[in-house]
Amino acid sequence: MSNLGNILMEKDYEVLGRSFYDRSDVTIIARELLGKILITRFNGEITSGRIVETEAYNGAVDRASHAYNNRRTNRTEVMFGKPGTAYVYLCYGIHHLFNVVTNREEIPHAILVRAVEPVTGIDIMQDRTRKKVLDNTLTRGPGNVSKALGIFRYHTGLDLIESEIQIVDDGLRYKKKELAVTTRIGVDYAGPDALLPYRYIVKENPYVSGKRK
DNA sequence: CTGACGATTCACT
DNA sequence: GTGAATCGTCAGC
Repeated sequence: MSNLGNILMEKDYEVLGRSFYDRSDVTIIARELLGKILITRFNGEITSGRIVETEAYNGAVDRASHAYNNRRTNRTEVMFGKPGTAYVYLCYGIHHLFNVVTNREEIPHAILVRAVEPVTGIDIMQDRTRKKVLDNTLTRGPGNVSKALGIFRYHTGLDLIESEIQIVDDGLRYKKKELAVTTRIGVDYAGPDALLPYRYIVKENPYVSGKRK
């Protein structure tokens, strides 16, 4: 069930390559990210977590996306860049939310990582989040994910294949019945697009945020 | 330049 | 369940 305490050895996984991200259906990639491991290595501090909740943002045609209608600004520009790039932005003036850019250049698809299950460096994550009690909120919710893994707005634009932030495959595969799809959280402003089934979760995982249906 | 607001979280009632 | 925190971003003037 849980891999808490396991040490992640480099021989045990493969870094996801460009072709993983360079695909046209953002919802398929969002679903396939479940079970992959998000790793950060900042200043020799290694932390990682298994992705258990994601949301797809379908670019120009998705009212919930920052790039709706191909809106290009300083902030959204990275979404028009290479697949496999980090898009990190500040939300509510407090939270740094981490996204993965997908599809080819000029197509601004992105996937929000909303929750991970801690794998490596739990003590470091606890320090970063200043949580006195170690519980499921450590990496539950997109704000907490970034805080625990040490990801900030200035990391936007990093290449997830080469940089201090990587996503890897250690071979774990969830069964179909372990997964669920729901509407996205916090996108009521998107009108009809708020009803799209673009949120992917590992059903029974305690780190998944919000509703489970 | 200004004002409104957000892909959230947490403490409180 | 309600509301505050807190600031970069963006549209509009």
